[in-house]
Amino acid sequence: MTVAAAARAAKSGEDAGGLSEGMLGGLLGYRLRRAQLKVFEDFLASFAPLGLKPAQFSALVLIAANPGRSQREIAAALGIQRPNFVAMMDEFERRALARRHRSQTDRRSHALALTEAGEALLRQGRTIVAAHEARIAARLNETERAELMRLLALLGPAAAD
Amino acid sequence: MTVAAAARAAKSGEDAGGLSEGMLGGLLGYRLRRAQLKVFEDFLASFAPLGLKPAQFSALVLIAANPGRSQREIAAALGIQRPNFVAMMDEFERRALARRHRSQTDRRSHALALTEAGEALLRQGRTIVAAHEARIAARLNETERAELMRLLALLGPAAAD
DNA sequence: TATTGTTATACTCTATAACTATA
DNA sequence: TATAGTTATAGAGTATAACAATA
Repeated sequence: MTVAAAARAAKSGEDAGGLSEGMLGGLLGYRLRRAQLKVFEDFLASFAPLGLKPAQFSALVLIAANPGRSQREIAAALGIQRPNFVAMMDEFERRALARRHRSQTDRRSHALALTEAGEALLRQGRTIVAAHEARIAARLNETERAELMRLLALLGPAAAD
Repeated sequence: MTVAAAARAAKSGEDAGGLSEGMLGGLLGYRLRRAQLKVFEDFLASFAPLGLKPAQFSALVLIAANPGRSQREIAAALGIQRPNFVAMMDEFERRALARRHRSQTDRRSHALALTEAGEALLRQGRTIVAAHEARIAARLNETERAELMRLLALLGPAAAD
């Protein structure tokens, strides 16, 4: 569709197929969901060569930024249930991207750390994620991108007390 | 945590547990995902009394705004695979919220429409969703909310040609 | 031949209960 | 008693192939 047609459709609340969005277009939650699906789609394609999914990339970044932390701490920070993080760590160890070390102070917990291979993959990931971010924000200028980040941060985290 | 502590944590890239977010805090995709999880959480709690999940509410809104459209059309507009929309329509019919009518022009397709009960439930939904939206945007003023909607719309839909 | 709705199926994500070893 | 990691499992959500009816 042309830019003019898109503008007309947006104004009338219709999409490409001629369907009316009804009130959906005015809902933050709906727009958020649609935007997120689009972003994940691009992320998945971008990171397929590295064999990393969004949650795995987040986990590697977090382990790298917080070496020695436990599985519970990393999982909690990512909003992943502890049982579901076990399989992810298993795969990281299988691929030699991260290691579980027995904690010296509490033998129940595992001190996590990236391997050299993990650090190397993460360096590649940082390059790829930069291109990915540029692509998804292609229709935003730098001011708009910063403002979007700020507003999302206001929406996302728990309220300060 | 106090507002001052939160501000300090945000500046240093740390969360409530003292973990560094690393580069995650600077990624649109990450902020988008976290914000969306929070929004869905509130939506789920808000709509539990109506027995509606986000995808179901979206479907009811879309059917109401586009009566007579086919399952393929509604599903495509929502980004749902056609096979997966069958079970949703089955439940709508079981709960007498929507009906499948044989199309007069193409006997393969179903013309969808809400029942009176469906319209009534949707009216309740509109009230609830308004309160929900107000809650999730509580820390945004009206200008900020409008700007967030605009920026998300730029992110979400396919590029105009 | 192509399309609509459907069935069957599989794969991923997510959530919970319960076990073990440590504390 | 409580906690960290783990196992097992169950429920959503999502994706594809193939079939019957119809175009």
